[in-house]
Order: sequence, then structure tokens, then C-alpha cells
Amino acid sequence: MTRKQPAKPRKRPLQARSRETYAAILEATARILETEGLEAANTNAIAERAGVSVGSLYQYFPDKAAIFSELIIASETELGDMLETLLSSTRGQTLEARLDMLVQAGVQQQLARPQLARLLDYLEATLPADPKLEAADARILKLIGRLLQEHRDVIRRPTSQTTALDVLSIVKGMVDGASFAGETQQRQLEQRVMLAVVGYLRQG
Amino acid sequence: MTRKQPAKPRKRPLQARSRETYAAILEATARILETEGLEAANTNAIAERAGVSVGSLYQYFPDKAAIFSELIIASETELGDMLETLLSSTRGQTLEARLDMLVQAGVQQQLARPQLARLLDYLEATLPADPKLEAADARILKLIGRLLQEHRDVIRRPTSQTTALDVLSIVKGMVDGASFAGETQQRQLEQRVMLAVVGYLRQG
DNA sequence: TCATAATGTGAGTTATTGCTTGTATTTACA
DNA sequence: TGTAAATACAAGCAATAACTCACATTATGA
Repeated sequence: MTRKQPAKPRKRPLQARSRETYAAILEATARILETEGLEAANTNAIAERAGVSVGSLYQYFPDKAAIFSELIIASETELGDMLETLLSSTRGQTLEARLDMLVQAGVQQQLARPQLARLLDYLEATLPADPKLEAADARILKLIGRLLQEHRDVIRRPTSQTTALDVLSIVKGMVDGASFAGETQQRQLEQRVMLAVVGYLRQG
Repeated sequence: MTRKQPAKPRKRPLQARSRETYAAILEATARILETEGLEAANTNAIAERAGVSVGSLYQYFPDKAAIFSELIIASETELGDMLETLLSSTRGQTLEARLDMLVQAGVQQQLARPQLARLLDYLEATLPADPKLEAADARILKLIGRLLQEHRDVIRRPTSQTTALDVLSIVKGMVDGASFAGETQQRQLEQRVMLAVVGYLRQG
């Protein structure tokens, strides 16, 4: 995984059978990552846990890094979808109400599998650049940015990409810290995250 | 590194020569981690980069995980020392002024070697438990907690360990996010972090 | 029904990894 | 200066890694 170009993609799973194999590999990787860590997530172990052969694994993923990339993309796509739905279904409500939904979604996802979320965040910084991954990333920031834009009259901060990133970083940082300390109560954590996010946006 | 008890410590470096070897190993590890990532940080590579033999490495570290542990401890001790000095030298000043110093110290350290800081944060969650590491960790939280305690009259939040951890998490999260996005201007970032931290403490 | 494509297998190859061990060199100090 | 302790070296071992390939099985559709 020494920072190189992403290798050429392999065959796409077409039939139902191969789509299951593909999904099993991703889920097995996630499970190993969150229970045994990065160093335990080798391709032999992944294949075994997924109940398939290494050969099958390499039919759909050009190398190990590609599996990690796909995991991150899936996770970010999921979050992006949630945010998109949330934003359009709460149009007209107050900023605080909408932010609350947004924070809820973010905390929920990061807290559902905290070890995994933390690890994927780290991996994203070291994986070979992947346009699909960058797109999924940009989409989330753009969605947050749009929310801020729609309420710019009640926000003191400039409604820039930087502000959107700050909001996202606060959520991730606080959930990481809390879950590391063993906290699992989602509601309380959400409320504290809201304090920080709203406080940040109201000041300055 | 599959989550086991920390192995018995090896010999301590006594003479000047061995203290240099020891330090070189730590610094080489840090450099590899921040430039090539976790998977590249194997003991052979570390020894080579440090300009010593593997044998020497294993004279001072029982295993690879111990090197990482030591790196984290060193980093947290450094931050702890800074906070301690800062807190005692600013007694009597306002909360905002003191927080500003504190945030400055935190941002400075996390932004000086962002890749490394991010990686050490991740490693801390997967390394075998180490009492020294936990102590260094607890010390930082206690210092932040003490600051909050001394100004509890102007803070709306309960001055608990949780609040201290939240503050630390906000700083780490925002610096991680910003450095990932390529931001390097320390002063501006500090100001935004202050907005979040102060906003968080003033609300609720 | 049968040819072809899609999917699956896992032993095997090559390289690397964490770590040990026997030996050589340097230092402290009596 | 001599010797024991401290320090350094690096060849090499056993384990494990990423990944390939020749072959087997299953699905598709004409």
C-alpha cells in the first residue's frame, strides 16, 4: 500500500451470485478492521472470513487498497444519501432543527461502528487517490455547505467550504473522542455536538 | 500487533551512545509513519532509517508495538508539559485568554506533524493497553478539567471529565480535518477552533 | 442440449516480516 | 591496562504477506 496509482479495476459482478461474493468481501473486511485492526486485515484473512477463495477476491478487487477504498466510498455514499434526503425533507424549518437532523445522522453513522469509522477516516488519508472517493467526499461537504447557505442570514460565519468542513470535523472529532472513552449514549452525545456546532456558527 | 499484553520491557539505555540509538529509533519511526504510513513502518525499515541494526532495536523495545507506544507517550507528555506550564503561568487571566493559549498549544502540536498526529491517535485505540500511556492521557484531561473548574462561574457546561474530553476532541477533530484539506495557516485555524470551543462552553 | 461466458477454487510463488542469536566492538572503572 | 558490562551488529529463521494461475463448477441463452 505504498502510495501508488490505483490499479486497474477488475471484472464487475454481474450475476446475483457474484454480487453476493462482492458484498461478503466488503463486509468481512469491515468486520476484521473493527475487531482486529488494520494489520489483521490481510487478503487471506478477508477471503476466509467472507467464505470465498482468495482467487475470487482478486477477481473483483485489483489489490487490497481497492477493498478499503470501496468501503470508504460505500460509507460516504450512505451518509451523503441520508443528508440529501434530510435536507430536502426539512426545507422551510429553522436552521437549528435542520442542523439537529444532520448532526443526528452524522453521530449515528460514526457511532454505529466507531472503530471502523475511525479507521476508515485514517485510511482515507493514506490510500492512493481515487476520483470516486474524492467525489463522494466533496458531495458531503457540498450538502452541508448548501444548508449553511440557505440560512446565511442567521449565521455569523462565512458560508464557505471551510465552514462546512469545520462542522463535519467537529462532529467526527467529538464522536471519535467519546467512543474512545466508552460513551455509547447517542442522544446525550448528539446534544453536546449540537452545542459545539451551533456555538461555532453563532459566534464570529 | 494482535491486541495482546505489552511484552516485558528491555534494557534501559544508560550511556550516552545508547540514548542516541534509542532516540534515533523513535525519530525514524515517526518519519516513516508520517511519510509512508503504518504498513511501511516495519522493524527492518525503522532500524535502517535510524542507522542502527535490528538487533539494537530489539535491545530497547520488546516488540514493534512498544515503539509506537513510546512515540505516543512522548507526544502526550510534551503536550502535557506545555499545558501545565501554560496553566500555571496564566493564573488570574480570563478564561478566554487562557483557553486561547491552550488551543494554541494544541493546534500547534497537532498541526506540526499532522499525518503523524492523526496516525498516533488511531494507533492509541488499537495498541495493547499500557498504564504509562493511560496516565499520560489522563493527565491531559485532568489539566483541561482543572482550567474549566477554575472558571466554572463563567461556563454553562458541567465541569466534568466529559466536558474536558469534548474540548480536546473538538481541537483534534478540527485540526485533522483542516490539515487533511491542506490548510496550513495556524492562526486562522486557531481562531476557528476557539469559536467552537468557546461556543460549546458558553451554551447549554 | 451444448457451447460459451461467468464465477469460483486453493495450492503455490515470491517477497517480506517480526524477531532471535551468536558474535564483535566499545565503554566504564578498578 | 585489563576485564566485565554495555552496546552494536547482521545473518538468518519461521511465519506470513500479496497475489497468480491452471483448473473446476455453474449459469446463460440460442
